[in-house]
Amino acid sequence: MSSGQLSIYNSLSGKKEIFEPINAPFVGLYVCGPTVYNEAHLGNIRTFLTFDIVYRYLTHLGYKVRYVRNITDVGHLVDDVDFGEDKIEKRARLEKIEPMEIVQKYTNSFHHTTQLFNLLNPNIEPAATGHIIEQIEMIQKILNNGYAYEVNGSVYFDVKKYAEKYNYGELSGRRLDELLEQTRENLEGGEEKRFFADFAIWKKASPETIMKWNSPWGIGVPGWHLECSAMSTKYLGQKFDIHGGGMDLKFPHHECEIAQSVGSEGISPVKYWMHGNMLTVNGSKMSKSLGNSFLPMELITGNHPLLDKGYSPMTVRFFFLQAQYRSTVDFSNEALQASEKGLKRLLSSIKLFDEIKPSDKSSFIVKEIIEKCKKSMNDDFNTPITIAHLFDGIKFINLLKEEKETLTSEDLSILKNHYKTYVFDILGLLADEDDANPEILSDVMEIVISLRKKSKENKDYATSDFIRDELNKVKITLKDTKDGTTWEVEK
RNA sequence: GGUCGCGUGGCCGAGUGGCUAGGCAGAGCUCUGCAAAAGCUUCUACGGCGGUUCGAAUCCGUCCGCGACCUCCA
Repeated sequence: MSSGQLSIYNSLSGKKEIFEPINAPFVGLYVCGPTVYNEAHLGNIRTFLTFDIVYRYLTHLGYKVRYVRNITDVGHLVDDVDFGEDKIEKRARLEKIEPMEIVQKYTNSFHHTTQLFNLLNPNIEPAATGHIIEQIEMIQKILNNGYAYEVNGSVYFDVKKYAEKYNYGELSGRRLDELLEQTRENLEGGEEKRFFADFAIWKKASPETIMKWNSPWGIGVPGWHLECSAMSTKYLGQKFDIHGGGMDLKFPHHECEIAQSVGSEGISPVKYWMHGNMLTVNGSKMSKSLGNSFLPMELITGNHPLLDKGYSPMTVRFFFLQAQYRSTVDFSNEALQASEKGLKRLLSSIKLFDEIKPSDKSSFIVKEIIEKCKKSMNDDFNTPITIAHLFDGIKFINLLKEEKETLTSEDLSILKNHYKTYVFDILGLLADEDDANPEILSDVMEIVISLRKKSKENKDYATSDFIRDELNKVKITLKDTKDGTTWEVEK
């Protein structure tokens, strides 16, 4: 069986394509990062997890990946571009602090969250405010090429002009003539735009605006879509391999990014566009406006009206990975509980490796499991299938422990290595979050367990049951196995 | 209204034109003084109606239901 080559579903073509880097072994990966005006919720985390897997797997395959994920700290407007207010400034006004304090506060919070979910840090994490010069230069290029116009201190991208030569809408499957039907209702008084689909790439700042910069067109702020184009070009070049983000960024954000890059550099910037699907709650997209979003801490503590109990970050990570990134995932207590148990089973089987005795021959073919995992990951990062294969293998691991299956020491170490690589390195799960029991407790438990063993040997079951019941009351569970008694603290 | 996607067993969630997804729950068994835990085994399925085909849950049409995007969104 061949595990084949990596193929990736490319949103641009709508098909799975064999992944061939532009300049192997180097791979450029750009992901649209958070806008740091409030806390990231679980839906945001799902998208970043998707690309965490992409980054981990590409690295596993031996590629030298440069992973760039930006921080949007300016230029993201609330409501309509022409009349809106910057999200960060709005939040700053609400919290009565400097915009850059908001940016710092929620950037810190975001980093804390990514650590919690074991998301690897990008190689470069550029901030929009640190790249104003690059953005101004890009605007200038677009103007020079005739794909933008200046009105009253603002600069707009000229979509109509662009569409004469290029295909605006190629990514999102939109057609300009269909968009045109909506023109009348969208063109209301006071518009500076010539055409409703035009978008601001530089926006004149009002006197009250705190974060603003000088430019050839006066004092203002860069447009939201522009930062990703400017920063991806700077760090990954005019054309790079993979650009990722949530499905909801496909239009207009990513469509505009293509237009800006083509309008300035003359080159379509991305070879493979990847879009992660939405996290839903009771069938609707998780969003703050619907009041159905979970913040990381609400999830962990279970302190949320829609949650029965708290779940660990690794349970959530595993839960997300049990669905393919291009499908929506519905968030529910039942599903989370199933994942919690499944993950526990997976991890406890991996722990058995150290207790398995090698044999002089192997009763099953280790390579088959390994090849299946490769094949499913190569199929557009299909983590649910990969996990299914890992569960199939767990059956063997458990039987090895019971000596109903056998492996040579060589095969055993290959299998063990495979599980460690896939579960910890590629899927990015963490073994134990609660291995923090103080040593003294272990020593005491050893004494208690030996006392109970003695009473059992004397058939003094009243005493042995008393010990077990009392321990239960303080949330310590005893488990009698063939090889003795183990214990664990209930979370 | 336009564009796109989805509808799978009690729940979650993959996939394929004919050959076991997997997890959780349920059932049986093993282990056990009892219990718990764990392990092994195992049942229930592809929204309705047409069509293509030797054969479709998988392809096509249609209907029903649901969702996302259409300048706030990961």
